[in-house]
Amino acid sequence: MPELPEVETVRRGLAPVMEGFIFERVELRRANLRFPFPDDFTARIEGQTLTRLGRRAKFLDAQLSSGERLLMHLGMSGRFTIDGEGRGEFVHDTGGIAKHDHVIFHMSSGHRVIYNDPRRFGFMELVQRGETPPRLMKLGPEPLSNEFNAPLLRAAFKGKKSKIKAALLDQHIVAGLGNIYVCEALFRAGVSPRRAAGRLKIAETEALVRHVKDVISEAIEAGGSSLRDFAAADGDLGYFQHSFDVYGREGEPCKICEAPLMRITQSGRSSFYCKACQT
DNA sequence: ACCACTACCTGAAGGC
DNA sequence: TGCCTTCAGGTAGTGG
Repeated sequence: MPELPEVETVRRGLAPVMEGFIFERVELRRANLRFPFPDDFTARIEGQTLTRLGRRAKFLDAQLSSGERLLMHLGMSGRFTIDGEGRGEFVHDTGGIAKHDHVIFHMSSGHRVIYNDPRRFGFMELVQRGETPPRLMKLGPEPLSNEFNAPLLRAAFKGKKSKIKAALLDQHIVAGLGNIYVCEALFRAGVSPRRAAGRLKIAETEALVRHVKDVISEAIEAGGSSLRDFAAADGDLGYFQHSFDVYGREGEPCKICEAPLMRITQSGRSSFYCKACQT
């Protein structure tokens, strides 16, 4: 699931029980997620205070008092839950440990922060003080930043033969979009996912930038409101339901023209769109 | 350099 | 009920 808005929602949900608190114990329940954990993974985290929980694109970025940073990516199926053994606002006492609970952070706030990931496409990585991992260095701008604007996108698309769908999913061009929000933004902008990125008109690129920003900020807002419900209910963060115009709606009528929505496969992923409204 | 494709892994859903 | 196929919100690595 997690695209930028979901990761931001997770960040906001975790911050109150993690920021300013000490990792009293880190429990690893297996040796790897997508990548192996380093041997000293728990030792480098335990005893440290998490001074700031940030986000870059789809990465959670936890600043530790040692100067190191803990980067966390949720992959496709990663999720966090908070289990505080009966105390506090975000608390849910499940007692036991569920299948695919791979990492458990025991925080000095009294909460357990549990990372669960059935498919294990997620990963966690420690970054030494002063270093920037290549993964982050190559990322494009945040979609909500001023740096992400029409001239930049136009420059990035210039001469590109690949499809606009693939280009928007490319984290080097703009970082944080995933399959859902790309489909939604293209629909709002009236641009077909099959267009070559390099052939968008200026006005289309401008519309795209505007709608990417809108779609992402609306989703963050929706996440915020669902956060209150979810967190109060069971501490499960990041999998809020949100209604989409085209994503997952193959065959349903387009909300604009009522033509049945299409699903095609592009670079191995589904694209949902309206053949009539998106040209 | 670019681009398309595959691999990674488990679970849910649908057809028969 | 079970067995089979397809699909899932992501990224990294490959080979053309």
